[in-house]
Amino acid sequence: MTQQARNGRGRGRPSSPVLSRERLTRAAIRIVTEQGYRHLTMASLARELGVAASALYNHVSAKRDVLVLIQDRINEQIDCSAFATEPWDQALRQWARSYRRCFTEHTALIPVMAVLPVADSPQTLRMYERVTRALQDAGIVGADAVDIIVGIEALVFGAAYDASAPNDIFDPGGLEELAPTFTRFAAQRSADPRAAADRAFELALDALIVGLRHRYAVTDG
Amino acid sequence: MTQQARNGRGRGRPSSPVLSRERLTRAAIRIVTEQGYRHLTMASLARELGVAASALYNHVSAKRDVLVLIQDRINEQIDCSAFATEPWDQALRQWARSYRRCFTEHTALIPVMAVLPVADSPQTLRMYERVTRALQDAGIVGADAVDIIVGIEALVFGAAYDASAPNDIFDPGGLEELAPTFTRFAAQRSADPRAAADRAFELALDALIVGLRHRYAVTDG
DNA sequence: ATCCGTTAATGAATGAAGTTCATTTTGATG
DNA sequence: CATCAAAATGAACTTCATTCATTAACGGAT
Repeated sequence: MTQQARNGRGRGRPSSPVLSRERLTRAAIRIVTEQGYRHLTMASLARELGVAASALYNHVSAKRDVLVLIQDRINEQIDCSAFATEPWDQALRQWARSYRRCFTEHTALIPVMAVLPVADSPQTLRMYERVTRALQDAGIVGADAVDIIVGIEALVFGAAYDASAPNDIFDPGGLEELAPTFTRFAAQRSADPRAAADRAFELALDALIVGLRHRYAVTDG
Repeated sequence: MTQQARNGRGRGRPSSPVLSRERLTRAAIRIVTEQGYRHLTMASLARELGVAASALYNHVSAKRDVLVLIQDRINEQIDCSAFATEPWDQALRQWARSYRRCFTEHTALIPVMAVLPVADSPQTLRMYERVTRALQDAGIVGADAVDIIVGIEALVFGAAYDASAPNDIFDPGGLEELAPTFTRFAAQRSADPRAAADRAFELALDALIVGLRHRYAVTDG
């Protein structure tokens, strides 16, 4: 009851700012993790902060900005530690896994990130630098290094969608006769949709890494 | 002036239905290709068809249905012909290229498709069957065949986003010192963002296919 | 101390979009 | 000929994001 409470419902500037980009970001993430992106509205965010919706616009210029703030915070949680200890191919693998794990709960951010200049996202940039350095150490330099990052990210984003798909996604309904073989094979996947998605991701990631290792095979020395 | 025109602006049922899922789909695609997804609203779609927005709900139950209709129509355009002539790995490659080409202009559909049961999309199912059969012929059966499709799709969707990204996506702005190596390498990519995205996709796709060929190498016989 | 400018809130209003509903017309059916 | 079901209408509703004029408090300058 020291600072905030004294500006009851009065108008005008409170004794000490109720809002900040920091608190805004935390509240947004709280809503998103507890209730999902469908419930993240400017109104609900304002309510969570005990403030009018219009007040948010003193700190962000649009809802998109809120999503960008969330995105950068999520990116912070991606585990890049393997680049310090593992060989580049193993490190890429662990990075991709962590990356995907972070974004399976945040697929709503993917369309935003896809068009988002990295300039708005310092954590993303920091991560890219880390990966790039590791590739450079492995002798992979120039556009190739960036292309590898972009390629793995593409797989990660696509696979993040898969992981959040419903379990009946491959149920052909009344159209089974259109795709009998596919239906039969699909039925042999794990009944748990998350496990099935994990398996597909691991298979593709492994193939991708094997292919990269093949292409950038070091003669060593 | 034979059939349609006679029901001027009168209310009630016209002589012959103005709408059908078919015409609705065509009009939606027309709007989307000429003006982009931002301009596809129920109101604009209705206007395009010379009809009230509420009339659309006699044929689709929500806007989402419109997107699903578009999606299935786009899927029809994906080129699967290589599966008839090429070895499985080459065919997969050409399929993936065509798939990505189709969806670069339709990234707005990706979040929809990701959660869309195939039961709502006969063309998708037909395509899956075609790919599955080819993999089966190559000795790849069961869950693995489906996982390969899922994995390639993931890469395709992610790469479709890349291809529609702005050209300044990797411009670090004022944060260059956060990622000097990455910035330097990124500057070595093609100045044309589409070409850069193409290159990254080709690199990842090639690695993925090489990895798959490695894993499912036939001893032949 | 007083004045004043900046910051950061408020609530009301706006506008876009999707969706619902009672109503109406009309071709087809018994 | 009466009735039904399909299909279109326009008005109303809801939910959001966003804008704007207004107001209050803090802090530095006179």
